[in-house]
Amino acid sequence: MQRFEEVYEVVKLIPKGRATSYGAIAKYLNTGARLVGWAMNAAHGLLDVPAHRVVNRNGILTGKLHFESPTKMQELLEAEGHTIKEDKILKFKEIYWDPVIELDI
DNA sequence: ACCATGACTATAA
DNA sequence: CTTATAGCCATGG
Repeated sequence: MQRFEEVYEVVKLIPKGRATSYGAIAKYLNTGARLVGWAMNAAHGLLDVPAHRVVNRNGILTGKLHFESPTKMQELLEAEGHTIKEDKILKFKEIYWDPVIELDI
């Protein structure tokens, strides 16, 4: 459980209009990427965790099916200024937010 | 302790 | 594009 807390903290720190990947968070916490996704699943609606800002390394909304509705995640991202095409964030590299760099351990 | 599972990632074919 | 393999780590049976 302690790991989840850290994951939540990092996700909450993601600036609006930015997004990161499971792997980046995993690296920052020095853990596995799958655990991050697992944490998101556990955080599902329980906390104020902007899970929509966390996508896979390609900027694809792999976890959209876990939201209230399959389109909710995309809508939230578009509402923050992102452009979604075929379930993936365009110019993902430009809005990418890496905790390892931004928070600089 | 072992095995299966998963919102992942990397590499290979 | 799809599969397969392997590594990753917490949780549950």
